[in-house]
Amino acid sequence: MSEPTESSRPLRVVVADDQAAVREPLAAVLDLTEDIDVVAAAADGNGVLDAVAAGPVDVVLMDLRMPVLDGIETTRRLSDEHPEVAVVVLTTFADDDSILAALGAGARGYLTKNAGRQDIVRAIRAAAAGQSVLDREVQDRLLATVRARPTASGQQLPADLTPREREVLTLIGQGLPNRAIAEKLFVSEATVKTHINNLFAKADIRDRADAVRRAIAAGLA
Amino acid sequence: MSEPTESSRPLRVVVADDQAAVREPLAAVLDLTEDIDVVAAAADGNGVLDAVAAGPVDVVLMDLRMPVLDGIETTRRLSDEHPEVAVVVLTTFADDDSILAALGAGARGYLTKNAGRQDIVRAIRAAAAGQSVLDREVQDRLLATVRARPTASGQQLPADLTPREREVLTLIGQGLPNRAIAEKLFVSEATVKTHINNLFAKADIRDRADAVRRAIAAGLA
DNA sequence: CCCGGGTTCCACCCGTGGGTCCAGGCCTCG
DNA sequence: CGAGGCCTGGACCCACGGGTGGAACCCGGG
Repeated sequence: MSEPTESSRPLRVVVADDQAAVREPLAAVLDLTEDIDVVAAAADGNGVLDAVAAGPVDVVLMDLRMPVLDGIETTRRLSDEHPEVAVVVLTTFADDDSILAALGAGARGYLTKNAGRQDIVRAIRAAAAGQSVLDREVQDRLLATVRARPTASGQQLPADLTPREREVLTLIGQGLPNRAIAEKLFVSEATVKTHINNLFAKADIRDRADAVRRAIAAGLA
Repeated sequence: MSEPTESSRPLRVVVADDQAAVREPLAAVLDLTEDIDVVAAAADGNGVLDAVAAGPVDVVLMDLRMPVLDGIETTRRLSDEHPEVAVVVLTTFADDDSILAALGAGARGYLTKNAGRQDIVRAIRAAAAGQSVLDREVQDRLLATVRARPTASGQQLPADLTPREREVLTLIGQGLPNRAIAEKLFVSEATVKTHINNLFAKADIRDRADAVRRAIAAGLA
């Protein structure tokens, strides 16, 4: 978060993507930018590590899907051995796993590939300055996983479930088939099915999968 | 995430801070920036809402601690009634509660007050482009709260699941039957069943109910 | 006392789910 | 070019799940 940034020396950037059709034009267009100097282009993680070892690097623009050594693992090693190098992820995938893995590995930015040139340049500058830039959808997903927890305490099940029905729902939530539930409750499978039919109707549950979700959401499992 | 950004019209920015000693110099120095036009300075949330109602605004630079109507609530209203206006929080406090509350309310950036002018300008530009900029410490805290929960319980899925298999598992976790999954993915039901069989074998999942639990535990649903 | 709800169980039907085997198209890698 | 992985699809089988319509028992309360 230092003041003198924009007008000092150009930023030394490494571009990493296994697809040459993406990597080469990207490197070329970035290199045209005033304060950006693309010092290397790598097709996998090892290429990135080599480039960082070879000379001083400010920012690595990293694809996640790469052969041999992928972006996550490369990011992890960089933040271990070269914490002064900022990693910005640029990938087509924006699923929770990838986002959490990348940021957890130490990435200082996460862009999807529908980001424009200006978006990428801005993220590189921010990362070099110690800031972190996320695409809108990425931040939304990150936030969604944060707030997925406190809602779990809600009891959105109807109150008129009988104790036995609750018990059955709990066991369904644990993934047990009807036979196992029957054995556990010392009743016949037919009885379990009756309870299930009743509680499905009461709680507006469509099928077993739905029941599992509701049981977990209600804190029964 | 649109391409033409930097060189178009200047960004219309509202500065909100209850302390005049912070607000005025900040507004002045930002107004000096080429592509930034400070159209209003507000001392509380109502001032911000008035300014947004009065004319088009691209970005609000928002302090959290303000009298009458604080930054969180103002952000919430803006993202409800004026989702086209991006909010960047600028505050001295970087505790978990404030960060989560602000981002949850719809803020597209979170800076602490040791951010320099360039950092603030960069965050404003990013927010206007739909990106999100966080201070390094803010991202670290956000990540820590995410990682406190789901990493402990989740992520016990084998890594060799194909993207398609993950996708199918996610939809199973949402309670969808095979036919609905097939329609959603534009493939036949037979294909869905193949993916399911493969991923069940890989991830040691017994049946659909089990799959729902695992998907939720892994944070896919 | 009998009515009602909860619990237990039966028989039957049939749709979906889960498992197996196979096969073609596509891509990447060696 | 061949090998192998991924995605796609079809065929078949059978078990489990879900729905229906019963029926019996026990218990508490109007």
